[in-house]
Formats: sequence, C-alpha cells, structure tokens
Amino acid sequence: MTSIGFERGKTPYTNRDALLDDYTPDELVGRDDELEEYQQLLNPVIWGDQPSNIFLYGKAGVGKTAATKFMLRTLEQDAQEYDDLDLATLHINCDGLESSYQVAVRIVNSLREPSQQISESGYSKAEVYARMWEEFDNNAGITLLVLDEVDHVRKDDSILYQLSRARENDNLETARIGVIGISNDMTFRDRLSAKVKSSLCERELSFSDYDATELRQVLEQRREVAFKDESVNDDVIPLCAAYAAQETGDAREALDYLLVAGDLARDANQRTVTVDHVKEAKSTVERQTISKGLADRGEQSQYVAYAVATLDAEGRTPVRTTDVYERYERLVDRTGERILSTRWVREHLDSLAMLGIISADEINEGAGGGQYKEYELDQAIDVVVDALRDTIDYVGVHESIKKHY
DNA sequence: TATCCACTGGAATATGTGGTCG
DNA sequence: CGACCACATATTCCAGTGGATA
Repeated sequence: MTSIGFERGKTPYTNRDALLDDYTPDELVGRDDELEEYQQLLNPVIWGDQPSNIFLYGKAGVGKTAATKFMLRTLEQDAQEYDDLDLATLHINCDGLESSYQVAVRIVNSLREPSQQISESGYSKAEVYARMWEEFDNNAGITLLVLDEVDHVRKDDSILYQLSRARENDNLETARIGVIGISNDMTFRDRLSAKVKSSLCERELSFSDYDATELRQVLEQRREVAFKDESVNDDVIPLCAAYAAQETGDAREALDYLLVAGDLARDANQRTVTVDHVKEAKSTVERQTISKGLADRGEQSQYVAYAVATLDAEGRTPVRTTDVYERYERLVDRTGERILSTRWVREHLDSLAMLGIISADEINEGAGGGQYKEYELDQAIDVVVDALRDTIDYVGVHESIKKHY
C-alpha cells in the first residue's frame, strides 16, 4: 500500500497569483506610448463630459485588456475626488457571445443583482434592449462600457450601433455611455457596416507587439512580486521571453511558461526555477493548449482531427478535404455515431485550423484539377494523439496510430 | 482570353432545446 | 397551457473562385 499524504515542501514562490491572467500590476511596463495616448482619450471623463467611443486593436496578448483595466481603475480612483462626478465602469468579455442579443442580456445581468437575472432566451430583442437602457439609466451618470473581444460578436452588429449612438438615438434618459471596443482581429473593423464603424471607432488606439525586451520587462516585473529573491535563474526569463517572441509575441504566453516552470520546480520540491523547467514547461503548455482546444470543440471535431492524424501517420498529408472526409466517414462508421455532411466537416476543419492544430493550404490546379484545400497536422502527431486519447479509445485505435499509442 | 475543374463558403432552411409571458 | 422567442446544430442548395490550359 502506498502511503498518501499532502505536505508543503520547498517553493520558489512568494506570491504565485502575480503570474495569473487576472492579475493587474500596479504599473504597466513597456506600454508607455499606448498609455499616454489612452489617457488623452479618456481625459474628458474627469470633466464629466461624454467620452468618445474608443476602439483598441492589436494582436492577442499585447496588453490591451491589461491597459484598459489599469486605466479604468486609475480613472475610477481619481474620479472619487470629484463629488459631482458619477462614474461607473463595466467590463464585458464578448467571448462566447455571438449575437447582439446575447451581449445585451449579459449587460443587463452584469448590472443587476444576482436574484434579478434574466435568462438568455425567451424575450424579444426589443424587450432586452429596453431593460438594458433602463439599467444604464439607473446605474450611473457616465458608464464606461468595455466590450472586450468584441470581434466575437459576428452575427449582427446592431448592439454596437445602438450602444455607440445611444444618446443621439434617445435611448437613454439621463445616463451617458462611452464604449471601449477591444479586438485582436484586425479585419473586424473593416467588416463593420459604415455607420457602426464611424460611431464605434470614433477614436482608435493601436497596440504594437511586444518585442523581446518589453517581454522581459513584463516578466521581470512579475518575477519580483511572484518569486523569492534568487529563486529564478538568470537565463529563465530571457528564455521565456524568447519562446513567446518566437511564437506570437504574446505576453500571456510568456507568463504561462514562467508559471508552469515555477509549478514544475515546486512539484519537484526545488527552490530554484531553472532553464530546464522552462523547456519542460513549454512542451507542457503546448499539450495543454491543444487538448483544451480539442475538448472545447466536441466529439465530432475530434473525429475530424483524428482522421487527419491517421492520414498524417500514413504520410498522406497534406491531404485534400475529400480524402479527409472519406477517412472521417470510415472512423465514425465504426462508432455508430451519426456521420455529418461534408459541409459540416469542412466547418470543423476550419475551426481546427483556427486553433492551430492543423493548417490549411489553398491549391489551384486549374482546368485539369480545379481549386481545393489541403490540410496537414500543424503539431507533432504524438501531442495530437495524446489529446485525442479518449476519442481514440471510443473509435478504436487506427492501424496507423498504433506506434504512437 | 475563354473555359473549366473541384471544390469553397455564404445563405436559406430544418429540427430540437430551453426560455418568457398571459 | 399555447403562442412566441432566440439559439445551437446540422443539412441542402448553389453561385462563386481563380489559375492552368487549350
């Protein structure tokens, strides 16, 4: 019998929370230009004036959300100096909210007591909007509304227009709102209808990518808070920064490497984080990202991924859609699960490509061959197979996968 | 330069779910 | 309860697409 027990050993941390996503540091490093411009845009608010609607754009993990939280927190604090200034801020993350309706429901619920929440369907659109305006009027004189990841709202943009033109359209009795839209999809702005674009994007603020130096600054700042002195080797932070700069320039990713490396050290009962921990962390993070991405997408998507994986194992990638579908059909047939149409499988292939698990290439062979897409695995096959383990157990191990299983 | 291939991807539509309201 | 409402999931339909080829 193994003896089980919990015990605290050695740790490199003093405050691990400082490495987590929702931690907002007191100072924001490496974003001086952006912050200065941001402050100018928000300056009217301190005078009680209606702020312009602001649109922030820049790649994922370049500090858009962090800068916004930081600015609004500062603004709220400073606003307390002035008795005649009735200011509130509201941060809505639009991830998972596809339609204007859902955004409106989320806004209403964020402004209401937990006991007064409304459900996500059942009302007419007009009804939800009416309640939303009511809540804004009750909420504060000026509400700064942050719509984070606003590009996820893709079905219709009516809410964006309504919000950004709320006062002109007499939707509000007394309140005023300023909309701050945040997007990391550069094409989103261009896809907006002209009238929404001109109102939502009155002012624009672009965030540039972090370069390796700035990434190191960010990591260094968190290290001071999160770790004990001398518990992080010198090469660790440059390596995290280099890995992240190599991939995307995403600060969140860089911090994730540092966090996982720290956890590895702690789990191994070591006081010091080393380069080896970072290297191991990198592969751990990659695996996590993929299996989480796949798990979120449901089983049909996993069958599709598995189909591509088996073809890859046979050396048949890049492989065109039709062949993927054939393989997918054969696999799913064994499970007794329903077989989706080609159209829907193509949808899944698209989303897998979005996740970075597979990559797509457009091929055009002209009169003889026509135009089609080819897919291949974008990740090491054992990583993908690992993430698909549950699905594979269910489908049965394909011949070509055996050596990885 | 017109044609043509083999898909692509948008749109309309169908089906089922979970919700409100009178 | 029945009339509505919005959503997710999936299917069917079909007008493009654009480079190689004659």
